Amino acid sequence: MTLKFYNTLTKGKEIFTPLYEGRINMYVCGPTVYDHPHIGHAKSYVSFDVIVRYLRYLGYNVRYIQNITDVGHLTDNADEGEDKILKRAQRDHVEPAELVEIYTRSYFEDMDALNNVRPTISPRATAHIPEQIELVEDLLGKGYAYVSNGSVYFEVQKFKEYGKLSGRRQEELEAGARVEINPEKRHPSDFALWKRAEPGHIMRWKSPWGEGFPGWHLECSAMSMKYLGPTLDIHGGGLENIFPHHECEIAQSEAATGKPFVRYWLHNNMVTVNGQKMGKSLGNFITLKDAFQKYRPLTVRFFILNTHYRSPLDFSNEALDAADKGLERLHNTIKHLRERLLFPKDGTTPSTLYEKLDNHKKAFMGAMDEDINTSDAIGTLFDLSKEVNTLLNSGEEISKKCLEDINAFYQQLGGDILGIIPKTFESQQIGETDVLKDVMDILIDTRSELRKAKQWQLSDFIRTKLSEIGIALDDKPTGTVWKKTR
RNA sequence: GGCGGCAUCGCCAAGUGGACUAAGGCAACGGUUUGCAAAACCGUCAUCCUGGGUUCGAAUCCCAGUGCCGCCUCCA
Repeated sequence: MTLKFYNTLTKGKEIFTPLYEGRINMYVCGPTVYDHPHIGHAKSYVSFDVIVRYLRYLGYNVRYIQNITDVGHLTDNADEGEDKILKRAQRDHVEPAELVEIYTRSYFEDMDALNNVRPTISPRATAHIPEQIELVEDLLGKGYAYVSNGSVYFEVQKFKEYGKLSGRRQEELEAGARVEINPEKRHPSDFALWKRAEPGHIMRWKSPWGEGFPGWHLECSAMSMKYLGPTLDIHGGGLENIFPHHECEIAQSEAATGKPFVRYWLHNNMVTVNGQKMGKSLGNFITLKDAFQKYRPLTVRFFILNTHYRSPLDFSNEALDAADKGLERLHNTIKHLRERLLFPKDGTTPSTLYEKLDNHKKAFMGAMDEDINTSDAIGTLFDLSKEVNTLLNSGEEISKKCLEDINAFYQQLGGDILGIIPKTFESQQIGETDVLKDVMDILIDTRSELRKAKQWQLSDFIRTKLSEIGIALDDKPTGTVWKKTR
């Protein structure tokens, strides 16, 4: 069993080996915090979260860095465009720092809800201005950059390998009609390392070239190398960042260090909504807070993982509904398992159990090893679920050890690695629902009496009415249980 | 204009040369169970966009066509 990743740099699957044994340096492009996170963020960060979880499960010590971009960058390398953070801050009459704080918190709130593990470090761009200036000075000193009217540009032609990630050649880029000619640049594809701040620009820092702010590719290079060293094992991000963002990161980093910047480039595909690209500038994005109104965060997570990270994901209510039901089925198995564990009895351990668990685990790991095929991996959990349900319904007493081992299996693969199985389910929690519980006990007892007396009309009436307010009754041989359905 | 990706059951989605007469989920249908339900289980349900080609063998490779999408401007 060997872990393989599809590497954008080599356009193929490669066996993964870390630079330093047992340790992995990983960086993922984080959000620009000027608005609430949307489902596109969810896909990206859930995908990389599972990669981190899996690497840790395999025993690696992973340092996982995800930046917080709290400097609004201009929309292109020229002087055109607007700064999203400044624009929002002005609109909402708040300090940029205030705005950024609001949305940084919002971001973590939603990522926590999705059950993503927090990055090891979440460095802020504004907290690393000196490092960024230092990198620019380094590049100037080595002749890869030039100062022009208070701004500093990277001279792309000096870096021969520019284009190796995105497959673009410099000659082709010249014709790129969409880049406006900026007279400050020697070449249209040169990109800004440092921008001169115009008089109205609030976010500005002192630099050797006057007051300004960093170019939008710079923070990732400066911060990743600060915390992870000159060569990263894994750099992740969205597909749309391959060019120009990641291409420029490579150029400025490798020009500065003379060493390979990233060994494995991983890119997740995009989210579409009803078949259409979802984008901030298109204004059709669905925020996670909206999505969570209708769907459980774990459903959103499960939905995302049901598709491979490099495949596009189309968000639709039908698909989410289907995912919700599927996840519910998986959860039911585990709920039943845990209910049984509350009152364990002496019983048998089926002779083939461990062989089966072992086979399922091999299938699961095999799927994960093939470039994190979560869809396939989830399939193996459903396969196991079928067998476990059969076992639980068999009417035989099952040993506590057996139940515990199956539970631990789900907890590891479905919980620790995929993060789609919670440690406890809501119905098993106590607290403010105590009164409801008492009322339900009374109702169920009453209904049981009715059923004993074969008063079907009344007992069905209770069940129907409860169903209408979102409480499902389930008459099992051992008694009636209830659960909330929404 | 340049670069790249995708097209698999009613829907979602794995599979990228032989164990595929194609995983898994949702829906549907038949059955078991149930007072009736629910849940669960068993069973049924695809030859892989079209046309060529390579190969002993292709969903999987190549060519052409059709359709959809992404990047080339901030975006996960």
